[in-house]
Amino acid sequence: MAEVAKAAGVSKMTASRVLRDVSGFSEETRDKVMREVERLGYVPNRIAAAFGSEQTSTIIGVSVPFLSSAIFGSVLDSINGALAKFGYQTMIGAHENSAETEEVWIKNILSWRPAGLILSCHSHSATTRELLKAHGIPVVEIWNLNTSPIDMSVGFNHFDCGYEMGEYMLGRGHKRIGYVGADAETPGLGALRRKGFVSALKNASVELTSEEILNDKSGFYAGFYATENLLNRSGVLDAIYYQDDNMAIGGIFYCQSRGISVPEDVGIAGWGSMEAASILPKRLTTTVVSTQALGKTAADALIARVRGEPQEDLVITPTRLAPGNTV
Amino acid sequence: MAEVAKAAGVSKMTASRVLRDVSGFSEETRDKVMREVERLGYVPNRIAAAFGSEQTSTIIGVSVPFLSSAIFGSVLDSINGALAKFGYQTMIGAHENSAETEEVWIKNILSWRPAGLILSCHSHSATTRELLKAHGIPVVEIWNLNTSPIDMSVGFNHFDCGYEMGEYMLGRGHKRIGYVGADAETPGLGALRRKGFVSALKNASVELTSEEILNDKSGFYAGFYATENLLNRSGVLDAIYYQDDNMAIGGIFYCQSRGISVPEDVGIAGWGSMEAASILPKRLTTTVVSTQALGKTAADALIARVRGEPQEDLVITPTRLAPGNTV
DNA sequence: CTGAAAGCGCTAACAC
DNA sequence: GTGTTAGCGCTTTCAG
Repeated sequence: MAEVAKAAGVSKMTASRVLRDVSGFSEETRDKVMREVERLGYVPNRIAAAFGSEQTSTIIGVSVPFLSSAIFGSVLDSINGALAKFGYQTMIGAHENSAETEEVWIKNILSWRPAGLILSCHSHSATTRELLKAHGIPVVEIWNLNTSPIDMSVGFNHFDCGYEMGEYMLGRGHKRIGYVGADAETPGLGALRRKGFVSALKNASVELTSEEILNDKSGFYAGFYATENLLNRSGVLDAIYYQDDNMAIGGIFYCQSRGISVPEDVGIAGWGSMEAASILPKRLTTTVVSTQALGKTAADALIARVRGEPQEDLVITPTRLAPGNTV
Repeated sequence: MAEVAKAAGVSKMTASRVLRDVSGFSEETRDKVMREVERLGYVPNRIAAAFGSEQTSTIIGVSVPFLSSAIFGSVLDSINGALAKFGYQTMIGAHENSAETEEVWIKNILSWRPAGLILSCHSHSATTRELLKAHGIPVVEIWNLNTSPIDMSVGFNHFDCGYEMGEYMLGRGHKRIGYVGADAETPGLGALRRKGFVSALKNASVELTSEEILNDKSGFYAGFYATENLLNRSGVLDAIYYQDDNMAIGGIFYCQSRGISVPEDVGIAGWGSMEAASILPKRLTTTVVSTQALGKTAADALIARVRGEPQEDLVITPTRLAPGNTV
């Protein structure tokens, strides 16, 4: 920068002001400086800038369970897009639904003096919560709405999603109802939907007839396989609620392969309005969620807090039960 | 750090050495320092460290077309895991198959003085290439093997994948062959597979009978829809090669919905060994690729170069045509 | 509107 | 094995 300043015949300070576009220079000065920046191919040093300003960097840490999931990918995409637009950089982490992994990552990321953090899924260790609260850094917890957040929370109400689907199934006259899930060892928010679902049944004095929760990760084949186990074990069921659409699709395929009609023999419902459902011959009954909206809302909330603008602590991202032809 | 050093009764320098675990201190000193680090809850400042060391930071920039794709997500996951293990942080970017978007991102990320970059998909602007070469920063181009890389390249040979599938289809006796793709406006590597495929046909004096390349992004429904267009337009085809498995699955569903038998009436093949294919009643003929291997190889290559260890410039990640029952 | 001086927290280089 | 000195490239503060 010193070179640029000298070439432009101004002080480093003036060059700095021009480059950051803060007030305090004339049009003429700007032109001179910008010309030299171009000519010399000056690349600013954000490390030095972050260091010199002694506040925080423009880094935002974003942590998701896995990067290899289309649905979290979509959230990440919209977060990253929104942050980039405001000049922030995204540093990512994958915590694999482990609070310890998350804690290690947070300690690490904090050493970069990030402007804020976006964390997904609710299971923080006690140390993590204390650390972040003490640090006072803006934090948005996403995916699930956490009603007692470290700082802010933007998310879906997973319990209600499950509850609503429970009521819907009951309303369709189903009594023998099963549940299929995954990630038994590291439960994510699917477990909370299940809880809401079971709770709706309970309110109508209906017990979950049977359930199959795999240790594997959710996916098409997991749904296929779990459905096989479930039906072999429990015999005839009226309907099955799946952890998500991909598993439900696997279930539909299992039924198809065994000549079981959906929804005549067994009803099937999922969660998450995932893309794969678009090719099913029948429209899948599911809960529609907007991962794009979630990501953008979270990023906007974080930026607002970072800038000290007014911002609600809790924001629910709406979801909607979309009846299809499978249950 | 000064506080820690004072509390431990040593100089800042000694504390720094202990924290970085470089040689030059006794066991006793380490214990004293570490005790104070714990007690005071010292969080190191990596910004200052990166600045002070005046080399580069431990940031690695990783750019992919989209974050919302399961397949690139999986690559990212394995890159991020490998980098994290060596103490590097991942800063992400999504270039959406646009060389200009990539260029903007690169200029930005360079200002963080990253230790290296991983770029995916081959279309760099001239400015980008010059900038990176001049900068001398370690760069790995992934996804496609780029035989004249900026620095290094780790990837699949997409042309060969297509070529091999072309030969395979011809070997099965197919003559009237179609192609289905997506991303017409921003072609990715699917375009290169198509080229290899067409080239194999040409070598046997077979012309591509018909093709349908959508402007949309690839996906299940895109495959469904494109197949409808293609078959309506071209009439009977022996076989169709799809840009990827998800589109091929969409194609299979279209056929199923119209009573077209696969592979009796029309053969179908995809690319990428994507998870969704696992639930098809018949095994999809496809090219098996390991995104995990790709990511890990790329990350390892970059780290080797960053550390000045010997490292090949070009590494091909193997792929394998896996015959199924759909073509 | 512009400039000079000080300093951010750490590490490299060198001395002890 | 340990400490001292200098300085990284910016931004903040304050003075013109």
